[in-house]
Amino acid sequence: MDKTTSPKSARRMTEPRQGAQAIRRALAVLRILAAGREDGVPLAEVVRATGLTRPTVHRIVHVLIEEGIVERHDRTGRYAIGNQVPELALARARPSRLLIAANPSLQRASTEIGDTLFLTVRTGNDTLCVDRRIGVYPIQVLSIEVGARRPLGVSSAGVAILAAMPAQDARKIVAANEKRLEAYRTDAATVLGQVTAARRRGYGMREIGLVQGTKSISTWIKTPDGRPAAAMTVSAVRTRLGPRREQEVAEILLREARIIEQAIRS
Amino acid sequence: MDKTTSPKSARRMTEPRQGAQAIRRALAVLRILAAGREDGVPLAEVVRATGLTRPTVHRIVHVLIEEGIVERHDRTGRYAIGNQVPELALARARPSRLLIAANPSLQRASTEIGDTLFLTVRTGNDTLCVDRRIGVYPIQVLSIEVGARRPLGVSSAGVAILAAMPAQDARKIVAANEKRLEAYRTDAATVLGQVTAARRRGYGMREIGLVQGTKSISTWIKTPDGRPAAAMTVSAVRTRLGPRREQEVAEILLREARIIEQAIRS
DNA sequence: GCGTTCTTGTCCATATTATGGACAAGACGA
DNA sequence: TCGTCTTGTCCATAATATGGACAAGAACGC
Repeated sequence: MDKTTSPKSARRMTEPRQGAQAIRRALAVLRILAAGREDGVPLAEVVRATGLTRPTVHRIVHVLIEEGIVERHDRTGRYAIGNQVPELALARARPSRLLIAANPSLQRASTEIGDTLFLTVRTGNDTLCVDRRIGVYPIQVLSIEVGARRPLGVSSAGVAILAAMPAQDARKIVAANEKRLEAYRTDAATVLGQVTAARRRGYGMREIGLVQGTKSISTWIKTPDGRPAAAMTVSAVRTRLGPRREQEVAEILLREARIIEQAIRS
Repeated sequence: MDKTTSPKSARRMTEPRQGAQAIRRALAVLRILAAGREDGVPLAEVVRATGLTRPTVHRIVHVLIEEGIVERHDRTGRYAIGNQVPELALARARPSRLLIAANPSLQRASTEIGDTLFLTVRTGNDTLCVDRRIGVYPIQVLSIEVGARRPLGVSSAGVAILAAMPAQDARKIVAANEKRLEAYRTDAATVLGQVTAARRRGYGMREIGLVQGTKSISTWIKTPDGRPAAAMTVSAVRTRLGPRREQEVAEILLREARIIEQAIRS
């Protein structure tokens, strides 16, 4: 069913490992459901996004419901992450090192810039917003919340993260997300174009944000071994981010990104 | 392998549903790992607790590692919940209704009693500590942290929750936990004895707490439909909870439990 | 050193398990 | 009324996950 991984190209040490198709599929379903937040996702959408057949998704989802991992909203029939997931998450009580390291930078940049700041990490083929600071300027882009999850490539943060990794890896991820890009009215070619542009520019950018009339600028944050760990993003109404100010904001973000990179050295 | 559920006794609407053995097993493994918190659990312990064979557990655990759901600590070789679990949990940003409803009661009772207070929920066959308030008295029992997970029955909170459900359900859960009770130096018969005593007394109690020299008192909190939702516990050094004070503390806990029950009506 | 007893990790023939095509039944709109 | 969505179910079949047996490493005693 999935012949993308050729056995010859052993890019990293970790090799396939078989005997757990069902578990992998269940997790793929869970990640799609996570993107739906509290509202959840209709079954058909999960089928589309995962590429699995409907009976399979149906069976997986309902087993997960019995186990308390997934909930079904009676009103809408949509499926969402269940409350047993946060319960399992409590096993890791402490906030991540990144969150701690990024905190002062977010604070500083937010005060300096005045617009909303986001910290976004990569998780699998998705971006996940893990922190947010609201700026002081009276008009703020608040549509993206902590926990927001999107396919890598559709947000400026996603573009930044893709730009920070080897081109081949980025291409693979975008290809894997192809089915899900439609929902965001974009496609693999467009995304890869934006990634190339971001790489050249030194930061990610979206003139037309996911929210109408907004513009976003994102810098990437790399781990000591050179892989992208996160992105720091400023979103504002487009008129507030003209060419001149874009440059200023980008410089602040780049400065803070380097500071965070220093702070997360193990 | 598991013939405990007879097809004839349709106790609730929800019936078995098959075709996902592997997923259920993976979740059983995850729940055991969650009990190990940050330190994790050795593979052999997971094998014991789940009753699965070692090759099966090994395969499941390593697939979950590849998926980022589980981590292996190189130093100790122990397995623990991975960081992708909190990431999935972010999909449910809002704190639970119970946590909100219980907050003022915990605050009030903590001030009044002076010892550490715990809010514990049932999750599957486990208890899970979801909130804690440290009292003002200089000696405090702090060994139990938010996120602590134990088989239902080994803590006074677990006994209280079991006491609040139909005797038959309680027996089933204790039987299911039998293998895991050994690690806490107790057994099914002892636990069921404590449950009966708690039911008679009106609250759960442990003269000899899990921590040496401590004593705990727990009241149960029921949902509107009469099922136990949580337990509220006071833990203190034993000398601080003599018969007289036990009575006083229990009365405060019972009072606050009723208040929380009012607050969580949907 | 060498045996004993833990642990974790791997192999692969096998039967159990998950799979998905086909069908059914609702919900909504025309 | 029909057409087109959706979700849910059945079951013969192929593919998958299973676990017994084996291997290798770590920790301890002597």
